[in-house]
Amino acid sequence: MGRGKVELKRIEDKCSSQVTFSKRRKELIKKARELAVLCDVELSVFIFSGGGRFYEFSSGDRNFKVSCFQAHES
Amino acid sequence: MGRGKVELKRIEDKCSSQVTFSKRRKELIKKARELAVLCDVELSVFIFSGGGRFYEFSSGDRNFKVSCFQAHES
DNA sequence: TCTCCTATTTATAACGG
DNA sequence: TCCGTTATAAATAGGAG
Repeated sequence: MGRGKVELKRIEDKCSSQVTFSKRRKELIKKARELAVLCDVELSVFIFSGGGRFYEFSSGDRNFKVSCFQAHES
Repeated sequence: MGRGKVELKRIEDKCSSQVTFSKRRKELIKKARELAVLCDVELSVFIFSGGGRFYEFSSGDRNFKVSCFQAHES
């Protein structure tokens, strides 16, 4: 979308990647929230950024407790 | 988007809700996949539909093992 | 539930600040 | 990082099959 067509490959440029991540992360969570509200479903989105930051969105009347384990190559 | 502006409230009509859920769920996961690829981040999306169905998307070089517990009102 | 269609709304890339 | 702007790409509501 936007000024150019997006190519589905890793954005090498750190700065561009950061900007895109910030924008798309926000919109993904917005879409998730919309889906939850519109269709009355419960959902969770977990995002683990390379910098070690963690972003989460969870909907639901009941609380979801989600434990995440990163299984390093076994 | 589309022919009418979307109103952010629960879609009461079962049929419309189902159709919207199907379309938006698909696109949400597509967006999630794009974000993961473009920005090289790991993420997971879990969707629990009212009908008891479960939809999931997880990215990542490492495998994420996610255990989900639904905590009924405690 | 899926596909196809299309008018319309939204998202967003690229930029400046 | 956030906030705007703008041209363009993409999503999607509503309908038909």
